[in-house]
Amino acid sequence: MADACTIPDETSPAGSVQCPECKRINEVLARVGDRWSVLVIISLARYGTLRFNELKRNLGISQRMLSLTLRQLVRDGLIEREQFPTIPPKVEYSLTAMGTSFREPVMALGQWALDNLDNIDDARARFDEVVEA
Amino acid sequence: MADACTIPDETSPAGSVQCPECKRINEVLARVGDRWSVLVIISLARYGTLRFNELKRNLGISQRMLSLTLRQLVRDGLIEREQFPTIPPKVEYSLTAMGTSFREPVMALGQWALDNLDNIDDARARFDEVVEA
DNA sequence: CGGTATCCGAACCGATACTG
DNA sequence: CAGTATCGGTTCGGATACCG
Repeated sequence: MADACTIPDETSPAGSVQCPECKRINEVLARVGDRWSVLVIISLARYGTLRFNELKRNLGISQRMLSLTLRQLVRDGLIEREQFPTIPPKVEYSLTAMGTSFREPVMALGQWALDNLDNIDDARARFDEVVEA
Repeated sequence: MADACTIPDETSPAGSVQCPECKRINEVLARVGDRWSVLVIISLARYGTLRFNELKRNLGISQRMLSLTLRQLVRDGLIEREQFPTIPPKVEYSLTAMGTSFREPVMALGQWALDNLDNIDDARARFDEVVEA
C-alpha cells in the first residue's frame, strides 16, 4: 500500500488545505457508507446467505430501497447475487471476499453503536436541558 | 452489557421478523453515522484539536453543514467545544471520551475505505461493462 | 473568525401499483 | 417471490447574505 493511503499522516499543518485522505474516504463512504448498505452487510455477515424478502423483513426496509441498495452493493463488488430459475423465483445474496473484508470494520461500528446508544441518549438529554435554560 | 446487545445472536430463523439489533443500530447510525460526522471524527482523531475553519478547509465541507454537524456531535456528547472570548473569536473542537472510543471503529472504517477504493472502482467498471452488453 | 438565516435545487425514500 | 415504475413528501446540502 502506498504511503498516501495511511491515515495518520500529519505532515500538513492541521488545517492548511483539504486533506486528500478525507476526500477519498468521503468518496468511498458516499458509496458503501449509507445506512442501508451497512445494515445489509451486517445482516449478511450474521446469516451468511439471505433471500430478498428475508432481508426485507430483517431490516424493516422498503422494497424499493432494498432493491436499489442490493444492486449498488452487487455493482460495487461487496455482495453476490445468485438466482435460481424456479417458480416462484428464488434469489440469494451473500458477501463476496471484499464484502467479508468490509465485515470487520462494519461490525465494530455496529457494536459500538449498540454499546453507546444509551450514552448518546443521555448526552442529548443533558444538552437539551442546558439549552432550554 | 446485556445479552440483547450482542450482534452474533442467531436465535431467530434468519428472516422471520425484524432483527432488533438492526433497528437499534439503525437508530445510532442515523445520528452519528452520516458522512460528515464520520469525517469530522476522523479529522479530530488525527489532529487532536481543530478550529472551525481548519475543519472546514480540511474536509471540503460547506460552512452550513459543518456548523450543523458540529452542533449535533456536541449534543451527542462525541465532541467538545471550547470557546475563547478573544477578538477575533477562537473556537476549538476536540473529541470527548465517548468520541475517542468512537475513534477506533471509525478509523478502521476509514482505513478500509482507503484500501478498497480502487477495488470498488474496478468492480464497478466490470459490472457496467457487463450490463452494457 | 465563527457562526446564523434564507433560499432553492437535488437526492432520498416510503407508498402504491404493476410485472414475470 | 423478486423485482420495476411512478409519484410525492421530506431531507440534504451548497450558495449567498448577514451578524457579533
